[in-house]
Amino acid sequence: MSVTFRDVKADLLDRIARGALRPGSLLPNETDLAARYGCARATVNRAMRELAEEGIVERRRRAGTRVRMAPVRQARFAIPLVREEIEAQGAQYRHDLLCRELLAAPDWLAGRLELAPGAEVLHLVCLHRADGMPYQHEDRWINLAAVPEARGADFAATGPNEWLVARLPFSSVEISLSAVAADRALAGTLGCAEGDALFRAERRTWLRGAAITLVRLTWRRGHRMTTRY
Amino acid sequence: MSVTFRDVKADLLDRIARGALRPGSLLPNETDLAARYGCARATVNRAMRELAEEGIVERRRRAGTRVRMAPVRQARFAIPLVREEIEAQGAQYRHDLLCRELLAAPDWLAGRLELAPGAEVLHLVCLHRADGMPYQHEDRWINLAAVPEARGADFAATGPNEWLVARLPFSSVEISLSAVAADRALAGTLGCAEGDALFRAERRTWLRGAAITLVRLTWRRGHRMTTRY
DNA sequence: TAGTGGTCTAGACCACTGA
DNA sequence: CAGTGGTCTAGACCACTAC
Repeated sequence: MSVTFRDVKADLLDRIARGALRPGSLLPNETDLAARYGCARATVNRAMRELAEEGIVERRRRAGTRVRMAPVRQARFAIPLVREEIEAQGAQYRHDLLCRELLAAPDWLAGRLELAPGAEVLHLVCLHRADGMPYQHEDRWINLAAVPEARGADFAATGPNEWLVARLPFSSVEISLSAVAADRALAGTLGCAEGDALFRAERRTWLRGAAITLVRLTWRRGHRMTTRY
Repeated sequence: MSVTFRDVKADLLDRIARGALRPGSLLPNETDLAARYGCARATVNRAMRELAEEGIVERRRRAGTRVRMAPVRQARFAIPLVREEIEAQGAQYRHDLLCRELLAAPDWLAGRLELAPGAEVLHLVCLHRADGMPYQHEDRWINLAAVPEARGADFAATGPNEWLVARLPFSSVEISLSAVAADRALAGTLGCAEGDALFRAERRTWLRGAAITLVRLTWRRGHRMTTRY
């Protein structure tokens, strides 16, 4: 059996974890490591490239590869469809369409999505339920110039998120996580007290430079977004 | 100039964005694509592998490569050191050590970190400031059995986070994001009202199976964690 | 300017798994 | 059981940049 890039990566990680390779120290170059491990340079390259992507080491041409002083802790969080998130918990999924209105984009929205003044948008509010209990509040604005088919879509049958995701590719996304205090409307819908701290994700999506949608997802009290690595 | 994996990746992404490759559709196999692009199969492989890592396509042996029905199931967030986060905003960093106590792990903590009953831990509370204003509250517990040197460390000079990160390699981390209501202590420290919604990250860290530390980072009101892709 | 990583190539073998 | 992706190899050229 030949030496795989996983072997190399695991060994390097182990050396780092055991302290044999300390933060800031220089690793041998790819050619030397390949010789030491008895594999091709490409194999070492892939191992080290992945370690660099994960923020464990830092690579620079000519300067070589070093163990990072402060490993860049970057976490990957899964952003599942609400339906899947709920069903994964073994609960029954259901959603209600609370609001559907066609209007000219308010100024704040036009600003956030770089829309022409007065652009027509579709505003949808949706409540996603787990076993009948409020789970997530979805407040969405769709740029109708970019997605004209949304005008006639039946969002009572399929939630706006799933509808968009199944229909449109994407090109660029921005996600912003924060904590918000429940206002009266949110509190009423999600069944919590006004002022309660709620977890929110705001997502803006573009397709080839044109804004498609802005959505604010607010989870019920106590929601956590977790990841391990 | 030869065809690079970036060229291939960009072209595939473009086809997906333009709708030529719709969600769920099957892409040609690597050999065919290599022929079409006039490059080696390894080049196509790298392009498609990266698209798969990014959640754009889904690859299965024998079944081939498909455009994902629900793209982008994951987002990467950077978890920088507070100091860097603050300095990146052009503000002056400073921190105060508010509490330092040595004690036996309370039950809830022993449970969370899988510690032996009565294990000795170091409890630290630290306030990180940006231009003098409260920015982030750090509430940390360190397992002294795993990190005995922490007993004598000067956390007034270097914050606990930076101290640990510079000294210890990593092996396993769990991060959990949530929204919490400010209790009296947090409100006082961060200079907000009691009950205000605050963004929190809780992180547990292990080194080769042994729990090192549990930390709760709570940001000042209005903090957002943002990522783009 | 020399040494490092970045990438491509052409060929090969293999593991997996869906038709 | 045949076709797909997964990976390794050996060699090559090149871009970048620290020295």
